[in-house]
Amino acid sequence: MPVAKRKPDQPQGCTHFKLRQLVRRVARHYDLEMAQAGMKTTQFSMLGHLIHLGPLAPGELARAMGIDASTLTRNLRLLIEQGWAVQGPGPNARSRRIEITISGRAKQAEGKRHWRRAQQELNRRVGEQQVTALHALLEHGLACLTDTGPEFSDAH
Amino acid sequence: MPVAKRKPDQPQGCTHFKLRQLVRRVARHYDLEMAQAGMKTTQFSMLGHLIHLGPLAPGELARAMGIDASTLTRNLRLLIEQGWAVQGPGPNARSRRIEITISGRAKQAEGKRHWRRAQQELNRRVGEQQVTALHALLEHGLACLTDTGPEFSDAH
DNA sequence: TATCTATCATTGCATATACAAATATTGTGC
DNA sequence: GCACAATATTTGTATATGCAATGATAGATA
Repeated sequence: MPVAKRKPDQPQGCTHFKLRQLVRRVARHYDLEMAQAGMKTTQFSMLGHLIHLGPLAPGELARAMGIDASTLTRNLRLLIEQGWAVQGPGPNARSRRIEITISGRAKQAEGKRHWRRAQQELNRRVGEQQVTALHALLEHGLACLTDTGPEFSDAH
Repeated sequence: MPVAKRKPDQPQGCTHFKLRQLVRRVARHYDLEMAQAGMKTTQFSMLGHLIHLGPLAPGELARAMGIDASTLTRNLRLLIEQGWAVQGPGPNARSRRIEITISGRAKQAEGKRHWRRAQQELNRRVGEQQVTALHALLEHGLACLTDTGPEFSDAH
């Protein structure tokens, strides 16, 4: 009878589906906490990038965050409407310069307290070792699938 | 001078952001391949679940896939419009019964060939061991953050 | 049985996301 | 300097996603 038709280390199931399934849970976890600061976790991430990467062009920010430039345009609009960021003329007439505002810095600081709670609760539930290992694998996978290099590594 | 202010195994950075960043890359990778079969990877996943979990109610499918019921309603509509699934009356008058069609099975089979190519290419780029380890951590994390149990484990 | 609660599906609203196309501008080669 | 290619941003269109509220029905209880 035929036995063991495939190699034992062959990954089972769909990486895309498993990733999405987890990201939905994780997003819910963080967003519940971040809602107390009146923002989404994605918006908090963008504020953090704006703080750490300073005034910069939309395209640079999009590349740094690994999102499409068109996505950035729309997500940024919400931050601008809230008064957390401003967009002025850039060095070229075809570019722009995005900068976080005082209000945006304050909001990010407020959000960071909630972010920390969410992260610590996740660490507690999943286990610090597992979270650390997960981060390493996420970054490894990203590097293997990406053309551009890493950007920075604080809390975003 | 102060040195080593924090424990070495403390996870660094935001799990949510890292997950989203990778899922965007991975989605792009799969979707490029799945587009040749005229569908999104998320739609392929839903077809797979419909095949393996047989005719079932929307709520059951949503729980199995770990998505919100309202999300399921809308995503399912696309499959129905394509003729890949049908929705009939369920056991109760307040429930429904979703079933994949012949056309839907054919489409899933077509999609599966492309899915396999995408998955194998990802395994090759990232490394089989890393992908296997990633799957394990994703499932571990999901279990720690989830109330309900796992459902099944074929390719979706 | 009349009511009250729990469950199920859907709709309203909002955000995140990307590809393709449009727009505008810069840089390049001749 | 002009035509063409490259670059930067935005807009059009489409999908994925969830929370809150709605409508409809089933179940429980007095």
